[in-house]
Amino acid sequence: MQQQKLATIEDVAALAGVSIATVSRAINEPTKVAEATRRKVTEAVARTGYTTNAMARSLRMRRSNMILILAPDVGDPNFSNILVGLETEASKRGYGVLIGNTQNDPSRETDYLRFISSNQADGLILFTGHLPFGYGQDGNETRLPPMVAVNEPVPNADVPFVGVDNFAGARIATEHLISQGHKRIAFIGRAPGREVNRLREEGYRTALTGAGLTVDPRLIIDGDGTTESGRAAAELMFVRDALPTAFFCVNDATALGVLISLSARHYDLPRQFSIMGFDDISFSSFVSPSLTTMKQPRTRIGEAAMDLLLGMLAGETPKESQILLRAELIVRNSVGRVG
Amino acid sequence: MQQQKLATIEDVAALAGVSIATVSRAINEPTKVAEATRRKVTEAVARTGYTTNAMARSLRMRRSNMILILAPDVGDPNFSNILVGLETEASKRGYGVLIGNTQNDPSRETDYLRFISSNQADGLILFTGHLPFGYGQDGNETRLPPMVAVNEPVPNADVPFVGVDNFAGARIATEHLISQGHKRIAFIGRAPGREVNRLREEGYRTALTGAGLTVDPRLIIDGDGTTESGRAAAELMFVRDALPTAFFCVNDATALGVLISLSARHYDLPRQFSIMGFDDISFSSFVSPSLTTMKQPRTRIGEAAMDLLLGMLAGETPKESQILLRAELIVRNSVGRVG
DNA sequence: ACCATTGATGTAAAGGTTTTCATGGATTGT
DNA sequence: ACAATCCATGAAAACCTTTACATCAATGGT
Repeated sequence: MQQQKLATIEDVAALAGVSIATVSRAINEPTKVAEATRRKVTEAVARTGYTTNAMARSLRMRRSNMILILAPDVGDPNFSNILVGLETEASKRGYGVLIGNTQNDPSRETDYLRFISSNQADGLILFTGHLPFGYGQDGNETRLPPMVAVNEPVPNADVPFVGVDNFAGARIATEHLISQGHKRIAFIGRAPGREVNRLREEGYRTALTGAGLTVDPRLIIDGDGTTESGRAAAELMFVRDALPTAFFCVNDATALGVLISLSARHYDLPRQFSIMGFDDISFSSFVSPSLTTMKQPRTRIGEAAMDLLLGMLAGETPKESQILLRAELIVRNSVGRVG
Repeated sequence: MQQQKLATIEDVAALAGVSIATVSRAINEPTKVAEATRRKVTEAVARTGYTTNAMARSLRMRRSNMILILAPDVGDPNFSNILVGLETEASKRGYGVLIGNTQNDPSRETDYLRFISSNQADGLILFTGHLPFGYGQDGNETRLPPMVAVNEPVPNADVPFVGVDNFAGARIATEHLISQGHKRIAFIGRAPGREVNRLREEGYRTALTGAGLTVDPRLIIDGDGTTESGRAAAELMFVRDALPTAFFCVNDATALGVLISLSARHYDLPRQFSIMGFDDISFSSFVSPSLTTMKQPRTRIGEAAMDLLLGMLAGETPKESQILLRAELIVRNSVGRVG
């Protein structure tokens, strides 16, 4: 096979006429070695095509320069965009990223712990919203590696979180609707049990109150964030005959449901109703009318999370327990002026 | 920190009252060790919480049980769905996956080679459509690890490929249009230089010929697979006044462009024109009318590719130079009966 | 001219496995 | 009853680094 033996540090040492310790130093701490020998070593490295064996290195140094990313669904577009940021930052700092798709299956979560317990990964990025199943068992808390949560915070655990500022984003979104003359604005997707939904509703309420508008409970509809829930919510409002001029939806999927419902009723959008989403998922620009929404800075979230984690790995203690990045208003065609 | 020393194989051996060799065997080749000692070892493992140090293991065995996935854009939804399959299969077989986002940057590609040359990965999955920059240089071909190409084949290199059967898929798609009574069917997205486009065009032609229809060159329009190219192609056909009853588009993005163009002209779809896509990307079910298309079996592609690679790693020689999986016809609302 | 300090290099240990080879006891066949 | 075989186990080498410590020469200060 291709197992043509690779050059080791000894080969380099022999060729350069120095000891292996010197070679190691020449590579890792160039200042600690004399100019002349450094050159000899560099040349020998080039000639042998030597690259340091990461396994031996990791074994000796007890760190792998690898980060494990645990996510419930790797296929989720939300995940993949954050992944770009995570990967970019890690790679820039000489780390590799390992991915683990848990599918919310406890046994798979436990399975991935071997990467940690076997020293194959130094740190953990959690997309799952909870500690991996199997941790914090049998009092052995000390085994927890440095971790950072992304996308969803981990409740009841001291895990720093990096994500979008849902409250501020929802507020900006609602204020945008208000600035377009809307006074009766619905909130679709209330779910007090879900942190994300709760914060977005809070931002919505704050914006209304701040503009001197009253919050009408009949305009706040429950929803679990799916397209279907958005459709159902819109239908419900027609049945109840308590109609807004604008729908602020907890996310784009919900907004799409509302849009489908209104289109089916042949309303002229955005003339008769405005729709505002949150997230800016991929199809938001393709639907008709294209969706005005709040864009999550996903790449930057990934970068910030990885930066935080690598800092912790280097011994820094995180200054904040969470880092919230601002969402950006993307104006498209689903919001119009009222009146 | 959490560096509370982990249990080693020696701790287990001491507790079980056997040698470390026996412990290793009890874990890795249970049949080679007596029933009684095996139980002692198992218990000692449980009590110490021992997990084998992957670094030491990899160092000794000269394999890491890691696969490196090199992709130009990790954020691409096409990638992430295949990734699910890759990851699932790898994990099932005890392998981990490492991801590398190259952004088509040669220096980044070269950079990731260190994972190979430093023994951090045993095999390579290529999404890039070409060998990583820096390989096959200086005649050192032997350094190439086992590789499998996915998504895009690697030209001029002996790399097995796993992907969708574009020819058969395009043929099925076209035959579906024919079955709905269409006789004047356009092909949007001709690009003979691109393998994917060429094969899909070929499938289209074969279906027409097979049904006794003539191929009208005026109905075959160039395009690079972008939404804009689809829009432009449709406009061009109106200008030329050589109109089909159905548009078979090289991919969904192109189909979307056609759909936008026709919608803007206020045609009633699919009554006046039918549109067929290829790929089944995420928004295809959301546009109006929702897109009839060929679905790529992405998860299965990932699984098949990983299965092939792991087989090669185990010493098998791949039987075929490529594995083509069938695309599945997804009937939605953009194709209607003619007449 | 001598001692103390600095700076560059080398020696050897440690990191935790897997696996070859040797050893000794038990089993089998005649 | 004895030789031949087999089976379970142990000792030790090998995998390739990094780094604490030792060594030795050169430099600088008095």
